[in-house]
Amino acid sequence: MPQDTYHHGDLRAACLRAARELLEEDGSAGLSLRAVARRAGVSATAPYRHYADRDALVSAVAAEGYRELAGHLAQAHPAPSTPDELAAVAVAYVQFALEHPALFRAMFAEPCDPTSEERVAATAAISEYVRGIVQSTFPGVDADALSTTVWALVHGLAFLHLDGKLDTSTPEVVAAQVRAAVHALFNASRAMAQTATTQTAV
Amino acid sequence: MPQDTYHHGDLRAACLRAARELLEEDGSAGLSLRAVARRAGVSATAPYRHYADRDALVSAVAAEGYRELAGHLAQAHPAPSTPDELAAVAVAYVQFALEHPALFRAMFAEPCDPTSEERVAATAAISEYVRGIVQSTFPGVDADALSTTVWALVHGLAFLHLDGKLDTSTPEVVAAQVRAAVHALFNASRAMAQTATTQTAV
DNA sequence: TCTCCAATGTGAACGCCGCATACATCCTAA
DNA sequence: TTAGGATGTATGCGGCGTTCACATTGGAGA
Repeated sequence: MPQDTYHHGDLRAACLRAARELLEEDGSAGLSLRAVARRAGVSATAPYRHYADRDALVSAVAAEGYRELAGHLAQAHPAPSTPDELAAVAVAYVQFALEHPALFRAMFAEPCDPTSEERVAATAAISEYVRGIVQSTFPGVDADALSTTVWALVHGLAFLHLDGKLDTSTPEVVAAQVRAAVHALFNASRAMAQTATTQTAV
Repeated sequence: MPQDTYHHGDLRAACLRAARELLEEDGSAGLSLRAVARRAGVSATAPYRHYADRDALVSAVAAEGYRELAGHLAQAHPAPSTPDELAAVAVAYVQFALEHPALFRAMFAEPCDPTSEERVAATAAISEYVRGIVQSTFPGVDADALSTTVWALVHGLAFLHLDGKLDTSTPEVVAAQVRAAVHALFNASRAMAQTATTQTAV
C-alpha cells in the first residue's frame, strides 16, 4: 500500500494488476515488464524478484483469466443440466472472450506451459467443469468425447467471433448465434437421419 | 536471384520465404524484421521498401497460410458430400494446424486486419469453401448456420490440440478424435431425441 | 545512346524491450 | 542487537521496430 517506502509491500499482486490493465488497454503488445514496473512505481528490474521472466508474468495473468472465466460461466448457470442451460453457459463463454479479447488471447496464445502448475490447474478445472456439465446434461453418453466436442465448438465460436469472422454487432446477435450453433449441434443429425433412413428403410 | 548485386531482384518474395522459415523454426518470437533481412542477405531496413511494418509482413505470411490451408483441405477431398468425407476434411484442418503450429497461430493471433485485403480475401475463401461443403453434405439445411457450427467445431478442435489440452501423441489418435467429434455432432441429438420422446411419447 | 528519375537498398540513430549483474535497503528471526 | 535473506535499484548489453538521409541502380524518354 505505501508508495514512498523502499519496499513496495505487495509488488507481486501490483504487477499482476498492472499487467492485466496494460493487456486490456493496449493489447498483448503493450504488456511489457518495463511498463508493468513503471505502472507499479518501481524500477524496471524489480518485477524479476517475483516473476522469472515475461512469460511467467503472462502465465500468471492467464491463470487469473481462467479462474475469472470459470466464475463467469458458473454465474451464467450454477449447474446446467439441459441443452438450453448448456447454451447459456456457451453464450457466457463467448461473451467473456469478447469482453476481454486480449486476455482471452493471452490465455490461448501459446501452448499451455506445463511448468506453470498454476496454469495447468486452472485449465484442468475448466475442462473438468465442462465435462461435468455435459455429463449431467446428457447422462449415458460418453462424457469425455462429447465434452471435448462441446468445448471445441464453443471455443471455436469464441475465436471466430474474436477474429471478426462472424457478426459481432451486438451482444444479442452474438448470443443468438451461439445458441443457434449449440442447438444446431443437436439438430444436425436430423438431416443425416433423413438420408440414412432412405438407405436403412424404416 | 543474384546475390552480389546491389538490388536483390525479388526481395519481396525472399522476405516472405524467410519470414515463413523463421516462423516454423523459432515460432512467432523468432519472426523479426531484422532476422528476415539477415536471412535475405540484405540490410535491416530494406524490407520496409516492400512491407509497411512488421504486421504487414505477418499478414502476408498469414494470407499465404490461408491459401495453403485451402489447398490442404482440397487435397483431403476435392468435393466432400458425405459426413465421412466432411470428417476427412476436418481431420486435414486439424492436421494442418498441428503440422504448422506457429503459422496457424499467426493466422489467428490477431483480429484479421481489414486493411489487408489479401488476408480478408483468403479467409473469405475458406469460409465460402466450408459453406459449400456443408451445403452439399446437408442439402435443405440452413447452410450458413451449420457451416459456422462446423467450422467453429473444427477450429476449436485444432486449437485445443495445439494447446496440448487433448491427446496429440500420434496423428492417428488425433484423426480418430476429430472424426469422433464430428460424428458426435450428429449423434448427440440421438440422446436428446431419447429424452425428448419420453415427453413427446411416440 | 545518353540522361535523369523513380525504385530499391544502405547506414546511422532513437527509444523501447528483456534480461543479467552488482549493489542498496529493509525486515526479521536468533 | 545483529546477521542474513528478501526485496528493490542502477547500470549495462544486445536485440528490436522504425525513421531519415543517403547511395546505387535499371529503365524510360530525349
